[in-house]
Amino acid sequence: MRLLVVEDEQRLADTLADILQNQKYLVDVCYDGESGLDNAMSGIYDAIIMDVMMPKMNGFDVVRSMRRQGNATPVLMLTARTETMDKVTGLDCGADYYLTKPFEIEELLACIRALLRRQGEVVSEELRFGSVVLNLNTCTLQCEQRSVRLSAKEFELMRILMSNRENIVPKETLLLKVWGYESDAEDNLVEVYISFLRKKLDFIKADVRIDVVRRVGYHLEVKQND
Amino acid sequence: MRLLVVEDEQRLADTLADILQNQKYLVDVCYDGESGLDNAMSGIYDAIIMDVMMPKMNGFDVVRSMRRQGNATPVLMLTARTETMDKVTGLDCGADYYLTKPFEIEELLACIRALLRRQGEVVSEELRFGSVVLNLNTCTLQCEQRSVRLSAKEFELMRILMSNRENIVPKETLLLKVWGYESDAEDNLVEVYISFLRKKLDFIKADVRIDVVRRVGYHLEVKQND
DNA sequence: CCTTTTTTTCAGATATCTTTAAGGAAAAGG
DNA sequence: CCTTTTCCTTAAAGATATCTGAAAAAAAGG
Repeated sequence: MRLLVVEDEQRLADTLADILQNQKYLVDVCYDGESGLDNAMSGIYDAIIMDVMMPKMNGFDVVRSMRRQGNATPVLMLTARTETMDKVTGLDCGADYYLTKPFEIEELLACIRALLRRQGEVVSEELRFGSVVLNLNTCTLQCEQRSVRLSAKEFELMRILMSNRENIVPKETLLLKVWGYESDAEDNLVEVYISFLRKKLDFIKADVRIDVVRRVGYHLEVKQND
Repeated sequence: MRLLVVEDEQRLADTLADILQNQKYLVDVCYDGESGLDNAMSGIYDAIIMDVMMPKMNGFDVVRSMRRQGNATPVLMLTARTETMDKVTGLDCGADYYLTKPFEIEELLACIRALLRRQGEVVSEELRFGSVVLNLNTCTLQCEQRSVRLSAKEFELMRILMSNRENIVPKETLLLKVWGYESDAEDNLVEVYISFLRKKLDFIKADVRIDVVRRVGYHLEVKQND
């Protein structure tokens, strides 16, 4: 789950990033509107937390521009401005939630969960597919008998595959969402990690396999006969 | 756009309904949680505005029940309870927005617009002809019983044929569209791939065949008798 | 600083897809 | 009926994509 924080007050931005990382989100941070827009447009984020008042370009303009360019990533607007007109402007620009500072961290986290949930992303303790359970807290993959720990990258990859059920996930998407769009990782890296995951699925005797669709991507499938 | 208002305070409920109707929404009203749940489950609403404290069944329980039964209609929770824990509870129950009374009507309207905006996505794209379905995401050709995967070139060819329905597509057109301008591919390549496709259509027992029109091209046709 | 784990790179092996080529079948035209 | 043209099918060669083991590099954990 990858989030983008766009906030010019550096201390707040870093604190937020910290808290979110503790919740097992992957977090990128931008300190001004312009680079915020650039990052947002990459399309790899599951949600964006954005301040309104920022140098270069304010939050309203960023969201408006995103939407005009067809980007639909959920945006939570975070601001000290409590005027009703500000809220209306924010929401009508294309923001999905408007939260006024000061806010409690628990509330922010709940809002983020709500936004992610509406995206179709499941927000719960675990993901299931076939006989396989991916525990989101412990990063553990388990079947009836055995279980095995996943590394950070393995975990993210598996989470994306599992939350897409049997839908095919393009290799490019995996690369962007797991390694980020600034990374210069190559396709083969995805292949290597798919190979790691297959080995672990095998080890726990899962009834699920990762199937490849040439030139497109990967998806999960319940094995027919064991 | 059809909205449901669930609010036990009759005066407020009716006022809300009035205002919303002035915004050209179609509005239904319920005065308690139980009938609210019944109505919500009909699935005909584009969004629901719901109070928390109500007789018979509170708003939290209504939303929780809706979500558990698979209903995903966006819910805006409207309440006097300002405690952070209440907000967290509401959002985690499955509400999409939490607004505390008193609120300005403009803000409510903006929230509703935000909720409605984020609708109707995720359409599994496919083409149909006869009993055959070409899934554009998975590059898969399927009939009732079986399905088979197509390679990149097979897929492109089939996609063109299917989007032209029974119209004849010149062989030259296929060559250009699938293999491109620069390619020096020859007619025979098209023939070879048509042959591959026929074999796969056969394999899935399709009621569709690729018919040749000599010296012109190919087109799809539903078989008369099987 | 050293050990362990994780991430990344590389290269050969394998699998799948694409193209070529050749012989036969079917239609068209005389 | 014979010739020519067009199309069909198959086998095999050529081109690409993916898989995987091994090892280097980087990060995490004492």
